[in-house]
Amino acid sequence: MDYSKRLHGLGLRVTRQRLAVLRFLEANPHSSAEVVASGVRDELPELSMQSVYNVLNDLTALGMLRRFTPPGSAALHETRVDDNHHHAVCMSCGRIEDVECAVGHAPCLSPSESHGMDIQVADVVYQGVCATCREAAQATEAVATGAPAHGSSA
Amino acid sequence: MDYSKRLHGLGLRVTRQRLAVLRFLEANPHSSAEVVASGVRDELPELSMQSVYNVLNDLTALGMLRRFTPPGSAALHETRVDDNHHHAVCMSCGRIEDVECAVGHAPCLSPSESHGMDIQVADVVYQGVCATCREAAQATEAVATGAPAHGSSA
DNA sequence: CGGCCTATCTTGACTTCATCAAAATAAAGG
DNA sequence: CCTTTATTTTGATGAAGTCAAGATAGGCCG
Repeated sequence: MDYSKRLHGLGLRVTRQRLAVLRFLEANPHSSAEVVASGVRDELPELSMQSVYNVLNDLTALGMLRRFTPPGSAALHETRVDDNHHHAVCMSCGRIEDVECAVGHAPCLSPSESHGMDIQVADVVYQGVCATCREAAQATEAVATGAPAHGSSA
Repeated sequence: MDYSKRLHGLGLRVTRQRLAVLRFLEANPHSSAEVVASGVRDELPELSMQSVYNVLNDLTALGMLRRFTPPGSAALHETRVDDNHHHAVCMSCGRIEDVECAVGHAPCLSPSESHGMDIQVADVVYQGVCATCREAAQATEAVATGAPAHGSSA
């Protein structure tokens, strides 16, 4: 939990920017770079976006942070790196929940046929509808789908 | 396999652009929008990027295509939509392989604790090192890592 | 078969997310 | 306290993808 020591141990300098990003992500998991920036600026108003990206990239590469990218959104970050957990994204509201993996320890880490690849990480993103959105949808049940929506309007 | 009929059956017009994109993706799975565009332009030189995006979005939404986004790259597309398979990405060269899921049919579809979410899709991205890159790395074993690489240069 | 209707495509401007480079700043060892 | 150089800041740049409006062409109808 002592981020200063962990940074030091990795040979990194202990800067206010890094500490602030780490503390923010500890309190606000699943944050995008933008969210991290605006959150950290409460305490460090002069923080630049570039620094946020630098910190997120460096700490992710060194294993102090974990990053994942839900479909159709910016990359998100969290401090939980050592347990192997996955994520569920609500297709309707975008809410994200942590999901412990169903199958023991290294669950999806053993694909049946991996074409000779040496698998090291399994990132699982579940997509579904959260309870809140499901209830909201039922309330609006009356408004049935007229025609399926396409990309091109007009 | 008859894309014309399937498009028609979905209430969509059968256009050369859609057919060409579908055929290209059938022959070249895991293609980005850019790759699709440049590939299809061999036969349809005037194809616009916007059309590629339109086709990919529409057909993905209607379930004729599947899309996934490996970390740090553009979205990729494929025509295999009905079997539930996953993907392995080589962290070194970016190569992508299909991976049948290890656990029976709906493998990762049963997270132990889903916070009330109604899970519908599980997207699994394995990250590892492919055989080719592993061998190449061993050959270059001599060049050991001096200091861990950071994001900011100097 | 020819014509109309409108879904689809093209063009072009515009977001968002993220990276690159160079100068300014500030950790940390001596 | 001073020096060294890792980090941060500033500003420009790039890639991926969306939005909007006019041009084109599927496809149903008579």
